[in-house]
Amino acid sequence: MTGLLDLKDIRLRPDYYRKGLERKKVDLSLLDRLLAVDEAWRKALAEVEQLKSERNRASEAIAHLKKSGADAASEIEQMKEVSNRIKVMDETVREQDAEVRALLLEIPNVVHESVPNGESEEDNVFVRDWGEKPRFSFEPKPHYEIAAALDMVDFERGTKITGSRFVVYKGLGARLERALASFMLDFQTDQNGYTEMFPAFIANNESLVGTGNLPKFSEEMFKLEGLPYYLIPTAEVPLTNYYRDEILAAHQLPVKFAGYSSCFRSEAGSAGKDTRGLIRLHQFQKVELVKLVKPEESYRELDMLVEDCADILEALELPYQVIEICTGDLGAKETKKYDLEVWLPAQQTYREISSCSNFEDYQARRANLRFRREESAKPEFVHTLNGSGLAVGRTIAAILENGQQADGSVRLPKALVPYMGGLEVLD
RNA sequence: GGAGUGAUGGCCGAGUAGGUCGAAGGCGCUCGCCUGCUAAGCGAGUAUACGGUCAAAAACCGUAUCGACGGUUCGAAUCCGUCUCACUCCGCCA
Repeated sequence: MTGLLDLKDIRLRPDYYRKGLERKKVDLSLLDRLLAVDEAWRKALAEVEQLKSERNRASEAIAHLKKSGADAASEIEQMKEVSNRIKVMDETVREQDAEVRALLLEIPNVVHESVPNGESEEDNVFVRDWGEKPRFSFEPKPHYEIAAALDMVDFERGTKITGSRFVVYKGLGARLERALASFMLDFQTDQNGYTEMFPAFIANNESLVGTGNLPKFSEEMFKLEGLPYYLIPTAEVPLTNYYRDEILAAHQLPVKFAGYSSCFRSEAGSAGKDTRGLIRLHQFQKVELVKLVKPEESYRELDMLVEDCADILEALELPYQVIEICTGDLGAKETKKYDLEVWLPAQQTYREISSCSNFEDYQARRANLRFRREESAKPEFVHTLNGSGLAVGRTIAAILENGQQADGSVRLPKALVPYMGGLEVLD
């Protein structure tokens, strides 16, 4: 029973987990149920293993008897009964084991001690900001009006071809999408030392369990009909699962992957939210950064990850702020998380454009993702982290809104000009 | 999609008329010896998970694991069924 939360540790110090989950406002009955079933399971297991031991000894004896030509009929008759009991008990043990596993998969990760307490996103903590918010001599337009006016994004036809929350990038819009992806990948590989990856956009059940998207969050994804496959909600899934069920050598760490992909989200439960524009779509593109690191380094790596993502915003001259997510707003999988929020002038607000998280060994246990400090050392679980560097659609929105000019044209960030074939202004 | 072959420990590779097989042998690796360097040589060791004993570690006991799941049997790496994956050939396709 590998993977998942550390069952032995939960047994040993249930209060630590109780507290860690309590701060996340999680239902604690799962934990109580887990402890109860675990105890019953261990009891039944001991019993059936005792019977099996008996059976093994008897089988050996029978083999000896037969070899020496003696009659073993009565022994065989006796063992028939034992064998039947084993069969029945095995079933019980299997069921209990399955329930323990299921519970372990359902229980969220605990919170890191440094995370600020809070009830909701209202209580997230401001960390720092960067950049000058642009001042306009006119009323700044929302990005979707600018995009439509410049014929860069076709919202109506996106809906016609597929449905709501789908768009078609067109002309300079399509070019900009491609330019941003290239720029971000070049930057993260050249400046920040990531290895470029291009994953499949479909992942299987095991991979989604590995990252923690299953079993709890299946409704947030698109499932392929009749297949155990899902469209990936983020490249985090394939990239984190790249080394699933493998043992890495210490010198391979930290693993740093930068992967560009489309991301597919059902957005169940967000009806009516951000219905216009590029902010919330069923499909968007993103460059995702994933790190596999030694446990003792994961919080330092998280800080560096935030900087790696912030680098892109600064290179694109986009004002942003960093906030730390409080306990009440933290997702099920993370122990600690920072959001990068970009300034959107039309809404007069910061919007999330990147999310950087440490999962400690939560995903590593689920994905059985380990490393060895020495060649002969016991394998240990790595810590996994990821962050968006960045979401392309929201970056386009930010570029359009922050760079807009009175005549309806948009000034492009200098870093992007080479990627746009020398173009400095969209008009 | 059709036809065929295969899946054993870190790797290679034995093992199918079911019975002390967790699994021969080799390689690799670790430790020791030897050799005034290196190589070669000699000896020993070398899977994992779970449960239990223990305050705990070590150690020990037990169970499971020969692609996965299920079946037959007192007993399965070995027999049967289903599935997955890999490779070869044909077809199709970007």
